[in-house]
Amino acid sequence: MPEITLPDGSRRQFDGAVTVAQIAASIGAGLAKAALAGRVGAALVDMSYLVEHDAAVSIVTDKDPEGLEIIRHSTAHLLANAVQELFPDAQVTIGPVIEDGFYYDFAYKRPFSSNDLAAIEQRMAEIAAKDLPILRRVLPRDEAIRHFERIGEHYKAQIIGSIPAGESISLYGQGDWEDLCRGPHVPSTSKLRAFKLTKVAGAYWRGDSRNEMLQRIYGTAWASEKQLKDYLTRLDEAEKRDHRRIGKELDLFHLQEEAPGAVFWHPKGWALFQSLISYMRERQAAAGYLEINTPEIMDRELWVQSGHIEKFGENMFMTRTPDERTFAIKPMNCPGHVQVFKQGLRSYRELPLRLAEFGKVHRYEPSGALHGLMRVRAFTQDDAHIFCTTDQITAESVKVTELILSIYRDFGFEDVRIKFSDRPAQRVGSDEIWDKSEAALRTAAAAAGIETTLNPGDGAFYGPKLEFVLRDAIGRDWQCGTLQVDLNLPARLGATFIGEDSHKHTPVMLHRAMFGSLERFTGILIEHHAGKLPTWLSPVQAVVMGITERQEKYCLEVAENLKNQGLRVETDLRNEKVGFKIREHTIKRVPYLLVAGDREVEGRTLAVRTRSGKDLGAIELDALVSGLADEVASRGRHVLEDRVSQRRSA
RNA sequence: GCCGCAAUAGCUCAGCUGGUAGAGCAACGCAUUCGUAAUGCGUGGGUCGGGAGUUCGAUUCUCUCUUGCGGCACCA
Repeated sequence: MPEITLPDGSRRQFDGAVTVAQIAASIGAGLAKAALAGRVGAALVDMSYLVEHDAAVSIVTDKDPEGLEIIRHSTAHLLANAVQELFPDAQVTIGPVIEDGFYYDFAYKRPFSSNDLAAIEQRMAEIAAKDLPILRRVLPRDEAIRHFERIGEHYKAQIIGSIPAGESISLYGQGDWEDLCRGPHVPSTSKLRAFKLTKVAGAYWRGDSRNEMLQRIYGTAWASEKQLKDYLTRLDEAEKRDHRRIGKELDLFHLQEEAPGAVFWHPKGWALFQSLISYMRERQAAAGYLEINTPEIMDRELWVQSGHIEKFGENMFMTRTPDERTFAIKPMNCPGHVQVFKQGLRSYRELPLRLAEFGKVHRYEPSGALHGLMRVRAFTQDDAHIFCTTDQITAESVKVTELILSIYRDFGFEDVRIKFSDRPAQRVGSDEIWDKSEAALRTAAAAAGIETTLNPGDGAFYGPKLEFVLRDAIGRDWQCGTLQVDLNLPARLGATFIGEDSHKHTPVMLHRAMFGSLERFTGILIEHHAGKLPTWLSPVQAVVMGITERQEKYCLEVAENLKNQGLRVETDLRNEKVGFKIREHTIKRVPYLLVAGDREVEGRTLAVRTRSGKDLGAIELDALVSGLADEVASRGRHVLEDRVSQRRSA
């Protein structure tokens, strides 16, 4: 006589054990039709699940996030079903739900083509239309292994083999097709209505590059056609803000065959890059950092000492000189900074010593990893190393954390997540040292009042790290900043200071970067703003244009005036209609378009239009110059546009 | 590095089954002197990513290298 408690708190009595489907039907026919699964207590279950005891039950529909997940999971099964009908000797492996969709990995003698994809999608639609009930059955583990071996599904048998003996295994099937699965699933294939296969790719079995490569098919699935369409539109929008595309449109940079993974910065891109550096210089100087510069090429031996060769030798550029010495092109700045620290005798009175460098590093990244500005082989780090005593770790780490978060705020990134990565399998240093440095970093994170999520085994080879991940305008996460506590490298490289006790001690080294890679951060900014960079970062902050030749002199005078304020200004005196010029510079995302006609020359004003198409009307030259200068100096906290509209309404 | 796909004018792209290439935009020239997202007319521009092979003949077919793209793996 189970008593069922519904989400609204109401209770229902049933005479005997009852399925979720029956419960849904007892609430209403509409709900029964929309139902995809149930939640009994905390567990998600199928519609056919038999509730035998008192329980809290809710019905899951496609309005619930769990419902969408179940749809995606069932669509993955539908995909596997279709693939095996069309390619009977393809073996199934795994098919999980991912963000916005799902994938399924198959072992097959050849890769699937895009034609195959179309045929598979077609077959999926046919199976869905058959409205086949999805049924669950349970087998003991060993029997399940024998079953999958018998039907030639060796990967599935292997997966079950890693489940503890004695457990039961559930299988889900539709028609005469069946797959190992924990479930739950939608009750019937007709619930799967809005899906699309998106791409094929290779993927290693169990995610290990030593294993064979499987054929992965990606798809997306939604509760309705409309949601599917919206998703596809969203993909198009994301593509439009791709930094590689905008980089070309705005003439910021290029890449070419002769220098894979290395950027050719054009004047406009370099202006942006330089404004990031000047900004960071200013913030770091204020925070007590001293800027240095260290060699890009140093003897290989130094990298053996540091341990970089052992761990990353394969990924370092090496060069052999005519005198037969082998030099490494630096993949990191740390050993160089330690050399600066080591010059002369250091006293505890100098600590903490914060050495910063905009260091250009080269890493021979795997060819397949390269991606526009986001993953390159030559990049500039806003790197710094803080040499300090054990006692100073916490205070310094708190300062770094606060600085990073404050800097991200200046760029409009408020949503920052922080990950804590502890000791990796391949590392240098004893476990005692690792215990100490992990504890120190944990204490520091707590002192800074930040919440972290654990990223097990993801630390650097010399120490644990905090990773600062920021979320951009369209919800993508980017790891940028990092803070690492290192109790290993200073000793390996022989760094010491004289303590209060007049004895030599080994300093602690904190590694930190805020932008991480300047190249990458530039790419992130471009995508975050879809190219419409805030004025203080825009390569061209304003364009002065005349309507006819008569305003040429005035335009040049205005431009000169703005340039004297340190603004990046261009003139457009071409023999073109003003509409044409407006269009061109709007497409180039120039924040302010300053138009001078006879009226403006007469009144010493400018007609101001923003790139978003807003007409700010005529503004006096002096007011405009100071307004723009203020907008740039305040890094967008005072915006000319707002100020003008405020004054108008006042 | 691995799997797949791609590379044609400065850019975006077309070019069916082999017969040495075309559009739009851009560039250049001329006219136009114009008030907020494209003025008109004209002109020039290509070793069809590199190398090799098949063929009477290769942008097109085959092999190979390079680079890029989508994933996987990697990311100090």
